[in-house]
Amino acid sequence: MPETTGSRASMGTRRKRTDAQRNLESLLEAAKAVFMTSGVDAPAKEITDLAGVGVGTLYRHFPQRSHLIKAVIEREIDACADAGPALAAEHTPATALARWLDRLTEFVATKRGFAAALHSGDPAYDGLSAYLMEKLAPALGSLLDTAVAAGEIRPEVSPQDLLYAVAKLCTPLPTEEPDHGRRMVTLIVDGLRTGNTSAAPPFANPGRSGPVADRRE
Amino acid sequence: MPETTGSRASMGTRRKRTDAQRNLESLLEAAKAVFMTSGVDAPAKEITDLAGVGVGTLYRHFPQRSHLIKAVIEREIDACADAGPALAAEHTPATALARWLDRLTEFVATKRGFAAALHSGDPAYDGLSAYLMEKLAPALGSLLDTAVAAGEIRPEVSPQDLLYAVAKLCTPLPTEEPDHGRRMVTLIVDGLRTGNTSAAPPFANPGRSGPVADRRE
DNA sequence: ACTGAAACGGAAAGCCTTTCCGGAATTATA
DNA sequence: TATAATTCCGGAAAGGCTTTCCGTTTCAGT
Repeated sequence: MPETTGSRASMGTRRKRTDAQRNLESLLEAAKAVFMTSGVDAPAKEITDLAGVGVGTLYRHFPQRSHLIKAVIEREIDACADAGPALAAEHTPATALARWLDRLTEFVATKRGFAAALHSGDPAYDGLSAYLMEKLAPALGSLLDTAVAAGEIRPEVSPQDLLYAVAKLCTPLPTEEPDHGRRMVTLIVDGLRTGNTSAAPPFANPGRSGPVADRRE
Repeated sequence: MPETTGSRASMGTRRKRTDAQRNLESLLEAAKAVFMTSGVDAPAKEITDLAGVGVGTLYRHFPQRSHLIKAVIEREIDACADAGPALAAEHTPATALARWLDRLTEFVATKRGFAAALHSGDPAYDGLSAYLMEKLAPALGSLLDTAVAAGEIRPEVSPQDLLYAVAKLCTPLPTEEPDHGRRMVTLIVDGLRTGNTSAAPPFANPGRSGPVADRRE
């Protein structure tokens, strides 16, 4: 047959084998599941077994464990970013925003092992934080813009600041109750709603509020 | 009546062997050093070699690695708490407070592996956060009280809130420049100084630590 | 000094990770 | 469809680190 192509970009490049692609998919899926149940330090075999592949396959795709972890996290970040449009289509702008932040909160708060990885100082994770910002800021920005345009949300917060605040607030300190983060975020969102005229814009300035003293005694 | 002293608190209890005590000390010392240079995942042998003991000794004292890590952290916390009085003796109250927070900041910020451990979700570290509060809150409280009594610091912040704020602010996000935390803390302290009348009490607003419920008063 | 208990050290066992390569599976070509 | 050229797979084997185990050593108390 005539050159089915030439399409393969000049030549010499083959299409990636479909089984390889499939296996990689399986691995990411399995890793996500295992990380959830057994933590990011779970034995590799547990992952390969669940994925139905040999260990060799895992190590060919991800020579270091950090690569796998990174890939899984990036995947979740992508999923989070991609969730934006669907929410925007199904809800009013302000609600869509709230729902999306809910999803983000859950992501940050539940992935304890991931938070640990991020804080490990391992250079392997260096790009991750930036990746998160790059991917999520536009998604959040779009939701914010829509909500602002609809007059449902005040305009004074940037996507970056909001992301940053959510990330820090939701990173769980072992001691505090689990949904502390969620409550904080809800509070922010409510504060942003235009109906609410009571308080100063949150995070714009540290507005006063009650006496903090509370030296318990 | 093979009895005897009864001296050792009723009986049956022997004094802990001094070599054991010494070895334990060596291990903690060595672990601290090794964790610093090679991270908390450094091979056990590196630690035992530095401490001059056999591996068996390490595992007898700390059956799990997390036990060792926990012990080292608690030790550092103690050291931090103990540093209070000395600082108070050598500086004016406000300066002593600033210096102490400096020390705390450094502790939190430099111990990346420790932060990761804390966020790992491993139940082994469950008590640590509480331990930190218990030990450090009184130390900080004393410094605060002194400074307040001297009229050098405003009275409206509780040790708990301040500790909590420092801990969260200094836990480094990989992306931000390293001394971001330090700057934030400096800012807080400056804000607390009585000379400074410009701003509202910092961190009065969003951060509150515990169950914020208590709205009654 | 003597004795029994406590603690030691390091060899050995066990588990994981990581490498390696013969063979199977897939794509491209005819 | 058949064949050749690649790519990818799987799991055995190697290497390393952790954890156990037990004979020996050291210490507290008489």
